[in-house]
Amino acid sequence: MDERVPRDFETLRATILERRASLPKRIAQIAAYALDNPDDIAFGTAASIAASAGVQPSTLIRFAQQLGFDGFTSLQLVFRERLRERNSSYDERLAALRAKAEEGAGHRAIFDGFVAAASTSLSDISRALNDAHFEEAVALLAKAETIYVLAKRRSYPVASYIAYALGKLKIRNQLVESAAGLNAEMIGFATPRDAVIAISFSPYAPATIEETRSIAEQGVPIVAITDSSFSPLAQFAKVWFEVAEADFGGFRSISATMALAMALTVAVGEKRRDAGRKRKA
Amino acid sequence: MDERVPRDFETLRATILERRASLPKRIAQIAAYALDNPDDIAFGTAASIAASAGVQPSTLIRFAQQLGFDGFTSLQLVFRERLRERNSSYDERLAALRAKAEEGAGHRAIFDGFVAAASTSLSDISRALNDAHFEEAVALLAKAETIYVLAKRRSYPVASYIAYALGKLKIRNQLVESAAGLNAEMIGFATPRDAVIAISFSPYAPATIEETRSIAEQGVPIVAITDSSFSPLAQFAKVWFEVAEADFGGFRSISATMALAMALTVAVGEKRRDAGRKRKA
DNA sequence: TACAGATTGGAATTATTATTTCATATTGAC
DNA sequence: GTCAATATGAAATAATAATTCCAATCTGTA
Repeated sequence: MDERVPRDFETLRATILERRASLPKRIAQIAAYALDNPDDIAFGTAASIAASAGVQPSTLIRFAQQLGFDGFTSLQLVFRERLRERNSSYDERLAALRAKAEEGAGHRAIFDGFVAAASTSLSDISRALNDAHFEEAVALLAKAETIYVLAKRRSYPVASYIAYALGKLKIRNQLVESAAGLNAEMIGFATPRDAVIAISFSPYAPATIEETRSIAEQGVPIVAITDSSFSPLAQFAKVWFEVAEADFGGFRSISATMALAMALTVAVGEKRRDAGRKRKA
Repeated sequence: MDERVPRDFETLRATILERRASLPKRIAQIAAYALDNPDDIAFGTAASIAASAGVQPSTLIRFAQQLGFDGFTSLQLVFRERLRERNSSYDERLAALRAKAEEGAGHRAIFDGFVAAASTSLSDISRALNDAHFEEAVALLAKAETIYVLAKRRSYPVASYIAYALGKLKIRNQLVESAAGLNAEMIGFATPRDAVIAISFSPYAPATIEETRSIAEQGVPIVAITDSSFSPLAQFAKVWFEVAEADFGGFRSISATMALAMALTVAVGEKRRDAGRKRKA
């Protein structure tokens, strides 16, 4: 490899675009393909890429050599490096913000940090959510007579929002929160025809766990939102969701949990409406 | 490959965590390495990965086989797929989510819609937030003896989270929510040395507006979070923030409001700590 | 401590993949 | 149209990497 070989993707891209006009037909063809499908170049084999681009493997290698690489393998490294960097950028940004906030770079950094934490959490959950689990949870909740909502402390805002939204949708629900210590009695009314949404994150509020256990023993199906497979809620739940929230300044985001909670609520509302229509027809 | 092989990274991760305890030493070693360095698994060769993890290549293959894959190559595909998905830039993914949500493909679309709404709201507020206003609000709240938090209905979850966080930071606060109708009395105790965070969105809950007016008349400084310059809260507030939340299916996101609320809370905590240090020095 | 079963290391083998080579085709100048 | 230079296709070869196999080691049990 000589000295002027593009080492990073952007330089490479610029080089290709610059020379595009002067490249022979097949080489130009693979060049266009490379810029359009960088991921394929990163992961594919010379043969598979050549086939997708409609050229011979040898052409692919000639392309690499024209750019100054000593072969396809070295060209591929640039495309792989690009993926690595892109991938880490989010975490890095959060780390940078944390560092900035710690060195006392004004309060704006704190705000940016929370926005970044929320964004990260949202993109994580959007990737991680399992469609089948979601459907199962919706089905389970849609046929409940009363939906009990169970959460304390940090998760309580989510519960109160669920309760508000369920109310708006005219779905009978009961927020288990009583400051008067009547939770046990309240839970006592639940039957297997009802359902529960329980939310708890580490460190799990003992009251939430205790109440979840007790209501599970009555045969009431439970949908849990929690933060790991080791969560004590998982064992009681018919369906459970693992939500990984990024944290900032010691406070974890609750954006992902909120989005999931709202989606569950509205989906349950829709399912009920559909079921209602069917019964009438 | 048999039928129960984890096809996506999250499932694979869960499977590994689940079996972790029962794995032999070297296999456990490579398992831990895989979860800690997923990028290396995606890009490396069996030999290079094995070397980094401090095991033999054959162990790496045994690890893959234990998980049900027929070899290292098939395991690696899962790690590569993860990178491909992650890689698609944030904006692209968001656009895809919106498109999917709009074409209304089942309940997953509802979830995607809420995630998209939350992301949009976050990026909007991140652009719109005025640093000077933020600093002013922090200063005002930091010197308050008691912070009163005022919000009903849809905004109540935000208020309850603020109250929780303030409590954690050992900042005296009072959530005005009493179901017993004692709000007027509660508010009556506030003095100009206190401060208020009031949150309300259209259609503004009459109780919130009434309480805000009354507390403003007592000379208590108010920080308002609301949704437009025409908001009735704006006229009472010393500082106010306009937060535009995107909505989905008739339910507005509250992610941006949450992020702002958390940032305010933590910034107030920091400012107080700094002030405390200075007084001592 | 002796033994069986499981686990591990390391070399041998097999498979896959990149690269080279060479014959053929294409292009552009005269 | 002919020739030389360039480009392309396809198969052969070389390099690299995955996988298998077997002997050695470890672990738990009687």
